[in-house]
Amino acid sequence: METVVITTEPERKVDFILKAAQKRLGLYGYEKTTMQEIAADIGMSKASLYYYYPDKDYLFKAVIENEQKEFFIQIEKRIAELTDADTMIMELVEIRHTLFRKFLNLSKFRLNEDHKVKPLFTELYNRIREFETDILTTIFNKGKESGILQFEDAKEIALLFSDLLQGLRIIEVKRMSRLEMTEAENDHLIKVLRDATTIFINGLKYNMLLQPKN
Amino acid sequence: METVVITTEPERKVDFILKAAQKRLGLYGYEKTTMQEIAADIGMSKASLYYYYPDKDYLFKAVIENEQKEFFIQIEKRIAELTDADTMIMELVEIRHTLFRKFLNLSKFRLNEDHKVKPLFTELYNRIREFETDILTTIFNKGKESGILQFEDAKEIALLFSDLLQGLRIIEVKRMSRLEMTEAENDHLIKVLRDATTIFINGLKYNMLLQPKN
DNA sequence: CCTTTGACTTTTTAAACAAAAAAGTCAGAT
DNA sequence: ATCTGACTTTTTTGTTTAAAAAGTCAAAGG
Repeated sequence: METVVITTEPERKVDFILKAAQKRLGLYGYEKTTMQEIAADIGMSKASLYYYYPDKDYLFKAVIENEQKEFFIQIEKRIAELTDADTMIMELVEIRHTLFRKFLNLSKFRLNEDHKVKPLFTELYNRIREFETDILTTIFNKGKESGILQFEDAKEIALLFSDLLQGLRIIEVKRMSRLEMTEAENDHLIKVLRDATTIFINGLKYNMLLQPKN
Repeated sequence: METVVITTEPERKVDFILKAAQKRLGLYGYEKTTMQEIAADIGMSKASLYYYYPDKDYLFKAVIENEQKEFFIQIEKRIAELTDADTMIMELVEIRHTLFRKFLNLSKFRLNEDHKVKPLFTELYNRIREFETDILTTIFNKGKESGILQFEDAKEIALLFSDLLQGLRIIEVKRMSRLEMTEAENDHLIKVLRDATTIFINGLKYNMLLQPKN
């Protein structure tokens, strides 16, 4: 009985395609990338791509999920190394920022407009938000237990903080010179995010009464 | 010598047109309102409209500026009645909220998309932002002088806070069931704004070091 | 089998043109 | 000085056609 040594290793092939797609997506965005081109890049026929990925959306979703995974791993690893809530949150803000910078690039051509890309990015964003608020809730609760932070409902605060970050990001990106952000713009954005975070965290440190839910 | 008693009182006429335009704009938005319709509403020919207002943009700008003026007056009046920074800021947040709710209505059809309306609303938003940050800077400085709030640069804090409010608003509106917000959604939005404000102000109350400008 | 592909069909996007609607102008009436 | 009908110009909308890209599949090759 012989074992087949050289299986074509489907996983590898998939990753290969993924990488090519990732490159194109990062360079030109969803709409400006064709399946044909990706196939050509790796010397493969378009039909073969469809053997591995059922459609374009699915392929690009896979690309994006891949990036996400990286992000999640990085965050959790970094958080585990730290001890106090303050630093954890600030670290999350920083890492999150780099992820979004990458995504801004991905959707380079036409970000705001609601083309095909929208549902894709919406889904992506929702996933990130869910993950982010989970982590944040954990961190906030940790801060509460250690007596540093004070509030009623950690989940509520996490959602608020997450929206606040995303809101600031949107505002700042909108103000930008359009398509691609310069170093200066990036520096400014990260400064704004850090400042807001500092104030927010500080605001949770001492007695404070939020209005009750209505 | 006889005095002409019935002059047509041009100022009145202008206001008359303004009001009609305002109604249409509020009801259908910029693109879905034609000059023809406005003229018809007040039993006037379209050409006459052009006698008073050079073009459509100018007319609608006038409408919007009118609304703005109301807002500015209200804010300043209310601020003058109050004494401490906390309350002033919260009041500003509340009044600002009602203004934007009105505007949301104005741009009912297609808010995010960048059609003709965009430059109009951009200009409007910039004016409000300028006014708002001026007021905020004054208030923050007052808070600093009275020793309640602590920070380096009031203007910087004002800009940050203004962006933060606007960011939260955008995020929440985006999440909405689309076109027209329900009472529940409105309540939620105002709660989020209040909470964020409370935390933010509280975060400025005690020692805190922002990262230096880079 | 599992993978690959050429040749095909279907769907989407883009270009070009025509028609309709709205914006904007103006000479002449009141 | 104010107003309007009749006009021109510009924008929007709709239609048609062609091209490009998405997506399918039967058959071929290892």
